[in-house]
Amino acid sequence: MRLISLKNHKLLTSTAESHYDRLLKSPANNHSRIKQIHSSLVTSGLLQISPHLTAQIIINYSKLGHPRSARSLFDELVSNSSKPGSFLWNTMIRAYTNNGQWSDALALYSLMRRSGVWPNNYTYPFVLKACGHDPSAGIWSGKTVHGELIRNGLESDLYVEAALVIWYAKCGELNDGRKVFDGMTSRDLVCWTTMITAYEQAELPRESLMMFGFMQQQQGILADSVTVVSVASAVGQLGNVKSARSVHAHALCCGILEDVCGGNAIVAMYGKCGDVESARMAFDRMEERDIISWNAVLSGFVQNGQAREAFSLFELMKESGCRPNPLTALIMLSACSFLGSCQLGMKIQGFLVDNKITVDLTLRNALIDMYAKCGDLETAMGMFNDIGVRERDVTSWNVMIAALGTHGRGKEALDLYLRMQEEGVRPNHITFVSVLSACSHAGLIDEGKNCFADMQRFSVKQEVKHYACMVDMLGRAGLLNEAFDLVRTMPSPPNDGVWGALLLACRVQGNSELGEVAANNLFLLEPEHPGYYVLMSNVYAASRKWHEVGNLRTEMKSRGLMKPAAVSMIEYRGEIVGFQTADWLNPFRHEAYKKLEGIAVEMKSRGYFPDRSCVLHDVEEEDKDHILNYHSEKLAVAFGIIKSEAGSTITVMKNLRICCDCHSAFKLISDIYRRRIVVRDGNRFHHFEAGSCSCNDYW
DNA sequence: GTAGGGTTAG
Repeated sequence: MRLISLKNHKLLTSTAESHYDRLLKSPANNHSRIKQIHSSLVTSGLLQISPHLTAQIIINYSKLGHPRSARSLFDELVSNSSKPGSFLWNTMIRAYTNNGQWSDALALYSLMRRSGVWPNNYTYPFVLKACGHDPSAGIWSGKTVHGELIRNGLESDLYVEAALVIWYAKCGELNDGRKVFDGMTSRDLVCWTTMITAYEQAELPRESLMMFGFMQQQQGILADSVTVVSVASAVGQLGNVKSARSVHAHALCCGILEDVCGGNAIVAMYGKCGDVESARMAFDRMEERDIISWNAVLSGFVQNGQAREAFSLFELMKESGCRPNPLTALIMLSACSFLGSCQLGMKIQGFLVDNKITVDLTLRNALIDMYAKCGDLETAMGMFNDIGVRERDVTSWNVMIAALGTHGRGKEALDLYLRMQEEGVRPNHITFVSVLSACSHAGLIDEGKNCFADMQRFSVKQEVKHYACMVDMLGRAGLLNEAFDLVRTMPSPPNDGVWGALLLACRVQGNSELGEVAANNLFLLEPEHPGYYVLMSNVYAASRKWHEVGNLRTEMKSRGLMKPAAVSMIEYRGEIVGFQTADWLNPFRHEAYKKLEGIAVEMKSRGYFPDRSCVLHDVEEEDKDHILNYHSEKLAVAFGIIKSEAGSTITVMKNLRICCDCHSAFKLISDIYRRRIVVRDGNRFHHFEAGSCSCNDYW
């Protein structure tokens, strides 16, 4: 009799267990439903006898983002001295890692060890993942874990090994990761993807693509969407359109584009490779789009200088019902910066408010940056001052220092640099780029040298980009030899930025011998970059070496390189109007040309002579005047004068540097026509007013 | 009875 009842009891229990198991696995569960099930399991006493159901509750809490509820249940078990086995510890550690609570996961693991519970092959993948993500966990933590799992004889478990590979890669020990990978007896798709991703994240795209090719050809393993996402990202780093197409083709045959993540990766890849048309096509063909898809295609357009197209896409995005997020706002603000349009920037700012998108510090910093880049330094400064001194982060200071620097207000930039230190904010590598280039723009050589020396005091590494700032600063100040010495003695090999700065200085200083040295290095490093050929031919032209100019032109032609066209943009009635020389499609060209003729007459009557030295063609002097008079920036300014009143400000954005004749002309024009003229060129801002320029002719 | 690899941005 007693035997039967016990049997019945067991039967009942197992029926109840499977009933609850089914309930707990329902996809429709929410937090309150799980709490209900949890409490009825406690009252029925089932929870205490079923580790399986306990695990299910923990997993559910974790999935719903409530690892704390899971932990209190877990703690109860421990205090009831029911001694949960490794299985439940693993489940709880997993709950933490799945919610990104890396340090909690590691703390629990350490408690597990102290409680004398033995970790197993299921434990280590979670623990290693947490080691790789938790910034407070040093390299030793993972190495300790590695040693420990070897002692436990788990070093040849597929899952543990894959976790080790990704952990080594995360902390920069890629070679050790590769050793683990090479030592594996079998590798599945996930292991290969791990290694491919490891190379991609270490910014070694070639190695990543090699592994991808090897996996497919030698091992015959088919990629899935996760693999393709990593490979697409590697191709994006490489920026090679051909590879992009082959990855795209691969994604097409595997049906990976039906996956939103896969599609997003392809769109982003094309954007980074500079092929916006393909990015747009891949985007249009996606079956399903999320906010990441929109951000990817938008930033592709902005990064490739198609900011206007980005704005029409942004309108489409809103119509489609996809709600922009703070990242979308950042992308659109950089589009405003590119166009130099404060009006569009204000629209984006209004959009944020209307849609209750929280304007956090990151966005406030981005707004400051946008206003400064659109020429409205006063608004930028006002916003910077509105952020409480305690609230400002290092980016706030960096953005404002860079803004003052590009507007030529070097002393104020240096002042902010000192103030940030007084406020206890530590300058970082970006601060020094901003402050050094601020010194460079303002010709503050001694101050710049002091800042460069400060870097060691703040233990900020002097990187190649900082050397480029120094070379620019010294070279443009006429200290070409000192600049060249720095190039020769710098600790790492100079890159195109450094040689480019030197070449530019040679043009300003008219030194064609040193210019050749810089240019030859540039032609080796960046043979397909048209800007450097143009710059060197400018150096030759300034010394009237027309033969050499001709040779460079032939070289460019044979490589199929084109000199980028100069475009100047100005805002008119909320639209951006672009001016180019010989642009027959511009509806405003007639009035602009006509006005320019009038301006030329007016200037001549004031005794102005065109500065022919900056026309770099071998042509007759009178033709030079003609070329000079119709530069894109002059057309834009003439148009600005027609459409504005005396006493107002005209703002023009140019993609290339302003020429010296336009610079002298604008000083006079600002006086004759009583306009403030703000010109943003490829390098900095010039504020012309009452006959002089804010740069004091140092540029 | 439990596991592993990931996308946008700067």
